[in-house]
Amino acid sequence: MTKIKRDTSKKRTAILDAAQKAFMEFGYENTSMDQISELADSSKRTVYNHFPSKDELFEAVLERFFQEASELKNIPYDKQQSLESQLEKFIDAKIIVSKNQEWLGLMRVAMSVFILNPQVAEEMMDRIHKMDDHLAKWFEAAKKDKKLKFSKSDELSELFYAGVSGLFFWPVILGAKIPDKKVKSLKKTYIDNFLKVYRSH
Amino acid sequence: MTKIKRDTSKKRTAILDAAQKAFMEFGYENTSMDQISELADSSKRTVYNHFPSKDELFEAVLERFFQEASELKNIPYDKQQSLESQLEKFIDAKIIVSKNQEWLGLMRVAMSVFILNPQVAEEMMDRIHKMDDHLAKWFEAAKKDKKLKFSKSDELSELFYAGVSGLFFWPVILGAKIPDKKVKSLKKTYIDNFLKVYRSH
DNA sequence: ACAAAATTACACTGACCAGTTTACTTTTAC
DNA sequence: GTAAAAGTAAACTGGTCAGTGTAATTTTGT
Repeated sequence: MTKIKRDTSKKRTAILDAAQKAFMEFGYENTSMDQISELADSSKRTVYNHFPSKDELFEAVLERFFQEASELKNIPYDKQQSLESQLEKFIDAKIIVSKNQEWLGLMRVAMSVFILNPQVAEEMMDRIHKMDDHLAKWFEAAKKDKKLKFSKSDELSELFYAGVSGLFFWPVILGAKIPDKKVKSLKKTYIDNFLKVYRSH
Repeated sequence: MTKIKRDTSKKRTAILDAAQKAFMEFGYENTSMDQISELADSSKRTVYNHFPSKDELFEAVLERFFQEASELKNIPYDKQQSLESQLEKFIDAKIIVSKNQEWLGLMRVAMSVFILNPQVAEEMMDRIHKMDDHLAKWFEAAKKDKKLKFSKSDELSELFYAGVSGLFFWPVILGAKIPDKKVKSLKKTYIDNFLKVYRSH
């Protein structure tokens, strides 16, 4: 009665890759399951054997994507390094999406879908909050190290990320191209201002 | 040979209203011209007589919407009032969308479409930059009044609005419900921090 | 080697939808 | 009052697409 299972991860991955590429290029609504199966060198039936619906395939693509992306964001507090350079790393992690054309495309589709689907968006907000956690922990460590002074670390990370998103993430999602030079100077100003308020003296 | 023209604005408005309502509720892709014509108490043919395509109807809806919305955002510098209360007005103007369920719905659709259509998004960015102009002018006036110190007013308004968007606009677009109490305290913190850096002493 | 598991090809269902056609009725400016 | 302008009803075209059914073929673990 025990089911013999075989390794189907190759096709599965091929389908996920194809779906990611298609969604990225055409958006959710304008990508068809036929396109995806063709791109994956598979039959449509196989696609449906792996994923019960277009919806769930899309979610699986996002799942994988956010998994990969979130691995970049755990930056431990380091006494040896300046606060500036460490905060810059958090910003870089947040905006790395804009450096990779593929990620950017997928992030766009993800955002456009989230905006229209509040319930799906909620999962998204959870992810964002988990990212905030990393930063909040970093703030706590810096506080213990007597380098920062503040009351609530979660509010602080919300505040910090809000500015970063508004400056670097959303404009790029909406198609703006920010020159590296400007990114650099904005980052510096932003971090300096932040530390002017919260650094302990 | 002169064409006799009759007033068709009533039907036209009814169609725009219906389209706005439908797009708001279902998004662009999931709204059909049949739905719109039914909601407008008109025939589909009449819809097409007024607007040559679904695309152009959508743009007409947005045009009207942004026209209305942009009238709220010109706040003149006033020596008599505190910097705090005036900056708060800029924030309120930016987030007023979230107070009106209709506007919010339409803004969501607009954003989801903009994200996937870079060329349409560009028009949008122009509008945003015009809003930035009002704030930049306000900053210049405050500088002349020796209440603020900074070098570039356009960079400063970008910085200011980035945080506001990241804190209040995008989360709401993505479905977050921020309690009034939290909005209030975040606004205060945000403005205080800003003034800690840029107020002249 | 072989049987179960996985995959394929492809036709098919049922639905939706942008935009058009046509023949008709209603409205309104003069 | 009338003729042109505006609007209507409903069927139609041509297309797309999510998801299914099926019978056949290929793969693979043992």
